[in-house]
Order: sequence, then structure tokens, then C-alpha cells
Amino acid sequence: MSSPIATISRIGEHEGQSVTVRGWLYNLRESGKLLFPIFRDGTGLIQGVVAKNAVSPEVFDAVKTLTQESSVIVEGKVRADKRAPGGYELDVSSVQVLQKVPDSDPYPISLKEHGVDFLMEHRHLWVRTPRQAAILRVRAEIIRAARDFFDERGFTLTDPPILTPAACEGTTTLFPVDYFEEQAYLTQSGQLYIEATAMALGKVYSFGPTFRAEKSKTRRHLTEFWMVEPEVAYATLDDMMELAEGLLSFLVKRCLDRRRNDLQIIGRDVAKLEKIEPPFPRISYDDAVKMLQEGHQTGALETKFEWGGDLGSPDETYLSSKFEKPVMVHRYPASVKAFYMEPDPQRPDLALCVDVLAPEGYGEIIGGSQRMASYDLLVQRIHEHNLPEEAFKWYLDLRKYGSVPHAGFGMGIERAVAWICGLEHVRETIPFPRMLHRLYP
RNA sequence: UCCUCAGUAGCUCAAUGGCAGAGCAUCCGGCUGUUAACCGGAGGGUUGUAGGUUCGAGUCCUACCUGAGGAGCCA
Repeated sequence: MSSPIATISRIGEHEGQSVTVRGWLYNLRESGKLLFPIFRDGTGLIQGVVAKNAVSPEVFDAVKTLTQESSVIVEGKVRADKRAPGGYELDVSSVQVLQKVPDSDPYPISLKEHGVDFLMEHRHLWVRTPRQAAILRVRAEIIRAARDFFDERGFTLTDPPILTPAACEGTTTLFPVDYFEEQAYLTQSGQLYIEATAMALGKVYSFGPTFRAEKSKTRRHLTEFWMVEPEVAYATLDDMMELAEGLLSFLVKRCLDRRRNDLQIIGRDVAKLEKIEPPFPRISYDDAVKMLQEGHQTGALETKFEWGGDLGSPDETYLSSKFEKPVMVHRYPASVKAFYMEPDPQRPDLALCVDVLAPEGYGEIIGGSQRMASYDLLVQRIHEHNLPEEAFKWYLDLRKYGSVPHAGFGMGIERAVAWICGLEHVRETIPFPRMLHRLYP
């Protein structure tokens, strides 16, 4: 193979030249003495053409007997052709088969439809299909964009620990870990720790995995997922809402700019994404309750929503369906929210918090709040929630030594990817999803 | 934890209580422009597991296992 190695996504740069493509056989069609192998290299697909009278019998035979996903290095001349899916074809001159998938044990994932369980059981192979690869590229773009967003705004990345001594919020179920014969847990949020680094560096963020041992079985849940969490000293709830709408708009715009082709492969209606720009609608919890009660009267919602409760999944879906942009619901009753949230000075029964609900029924993708600044009130809340004060001693220190108003939020990467890609389920947004009843592969 | 649904060929699915079937994949043959190619042929089965009803169970009943969707909780 003497010709230069080409990348399929940029094969057009080599039009008229002989190139080497290193990849796998995606599919093979034949018509008599013509073979149409389609190769993939991780960046795209290109159709090869092999005519029996144009190559040696060895080359023709080698391609003719190729099986799906066999690894091959092929050499050929790039030619523009309107009949080809990518616009270019490869006139194959030679082929080197690295490993042929045996006839006796063919590649399990065919080009036909498959069931969810089968695909999940073969996730290590499923990621090779063009649609899954496109989703993973969009995920990578969203992660890169999120980091760019915060880096460009003067935030410092500070990584919180993954092994923690106690629950951060004391609400959800944690995965226990034996830590040298001491009980430890996998983190469910880095928030408490980045509150500490925010007091050191001003504007910080974390990006890392989080773990929830909840027995949730829905299209929105994973037991292991990734979160981006900014935390800002001297910031208020309003600052956070502005930051959140800025972040989401930035992520969407970046995907439209750089991953439009992948969104097309996935089948995303990008017209809906084009509308995502600031400002986002802001509604108070009180307003949300009114809307939900109207929804019940018109028959759109089964149960009547009473003031004081947390929003359920159908409630979130209903609210978000009323807007084309993400909607920010703020100031929930303090009783349904976490212990560390600052009360609204106008109405102390409310928490200065916000949930951002993505449109098209994707539900909550961001949750944030202004954090409690008062030492005494925080101690009181820790007791009210029956949390061990000893474990929060260091956290209380932050209120003892130069306490300031501060705020932050967390965005679930997988939910954001699911929304931007328009997916039915978050399990397709991460290479190897961890769910209830799913630890393999 | 609760509710609903589903387990039949490697995959996707059929089969009124009466002989276990099709498409795809694999193999063989045909076709010089195929687009999840097409046409002809071949091989491929402990119907999730264990019991029960029946002359006879993939089908009906009971329990269990596995998975999916939803609720609660959350990002």
C-alpha cells in the first residue's frame, strides 16, 4: 500500500488520486461481475467498486468473500459519483484482509432492525453503527463546548472527589464502597466540594461522573452519569438562570455549527434547535401550579396538582410542552428541595432554586440554586433533615470563615445529549450505559 | 418497591387448543450500477424455566426467571 492514507470524511480532498483506506467492511452488494463493498473507518462510509475484468482474480475473490465487519486495508482511486451515498466512490485496486469475520460466526448486528435488549447486550459492537457513532460524536462536542463555555468565562475546573464519606444531599440512595474497612460511597454530586473551591477561586466548575443507586427504570435514568456543575461566589439565583440559558444556547449552537451532519444522520429536526437562544421563559413555581391546574381542567393532566408538592414527570412534560425553548421554573417550596438552598427573603417558605425543563418532553436537564449562607440556619436545616452534623463539619466551616452568597447548578450531560439529539432514551448517549439490570458489557 | 406489557431459528416476527413457519443473516448458484439490492436453492428449533389442565399445549392455568415501558425519586 504505497498511496497516502485517507480519512473517509475528508475523502473528497483526494479526488482523482489513489489512496489507502483502513477500516472495516460495512456491507457488500454484488451484481454479477461487479462488487459494491461499503467501507467504514470511524469517520464515515464510502462505497467501493470492484469490476471483475479490472482487477486480478485474487483481489476480486478476496472482496467477494468478505464478511460484515471484517477488517481491511484497501487501496483505490477516488472518483466523484452522484450515484454514491457520500458523493465519492473508491475504484478498488488492491485489498489486504487483516481479519475475516468467520462464516461460522457472523457479525451479530445486521443492517436490519433489532430489539433493545439484543442491542444493549452487544453495546460493544452496537457503537460501530453510523447512528450510534454520530451520537457519540455529538456527546463529545457537547462536552468540549461545555468546557469551552466555562473556560472562556474565567471559570477554573476543580475536580471533586468520587469517593466520599457521606451523602451530599442525603436524599438519594448511594453505592457503598469498602474503603480500607471503612464505609465510603460513590459521589452523587460534586456540589458541596465545589462550593469549597468556589470560595478559593471565585468561579469554578466540575465535570465528572456521578452515581445514584435509585431503582429507576425510565428513559431518563442511568445509575452512572456525567454532570457539569458550575459554582460561583457572590452569585445569585438570577445570575444562575442567566448562566444556564447561556450555556444551553451555546451547546446547541455549537452542535448546529460543527455537528450538523451528525444530527442529520441521527434524524434530528434541527429547525427546533435553531430556536434555542436567550432569553428563556422564566416562570415561578406559583405560576407553574396555576398552569398545571388549568391543564387538569382541560383534561390534559390526570391528577390535580396541589400547591406544595414537587413536580412529577407528567407535570414537567406538560409544562415544557407549552414552550419552544427550555423553561426555567424557579422558587419551589423549600420543603420539597435540598437542605442547602437559600430561602427567598420575600417568602421564606420558598427556596431560591431553579429547574430547567427541556422542550419536547425531555424534562429536567438542569437543577440549581442559591446556597444557604447563614451558619446557624444551615445547622438547623441539617438537623431538620436528620443528617449527621459531624459529616458536614467541613461544609459548615465555609459559613464560618468568610461566608458569602453563592450559587450554582448541575447539568446532566446525558439528558442534554438526549434532548439535542432528539433521542428516545438516555442509554444511547453514553458509550456504555449503567442502568438498573444492566452492568454488561 | 408498585403498575402494565413481552419472552418461538443468530436477528425481527408469524402460527383459531390439532404436522414448527416467513423475512434477514450464513452457505451454494444467477445477474456489469447495486442503494437495508434482487432472483433460485440449502442448512438452521429443548417455543425463557418448573409444574398443572387436556386425547392433544407455542397457545389455557399457577409459580418463578429475564427484559421493556411507566410511577415514585432525581440530572
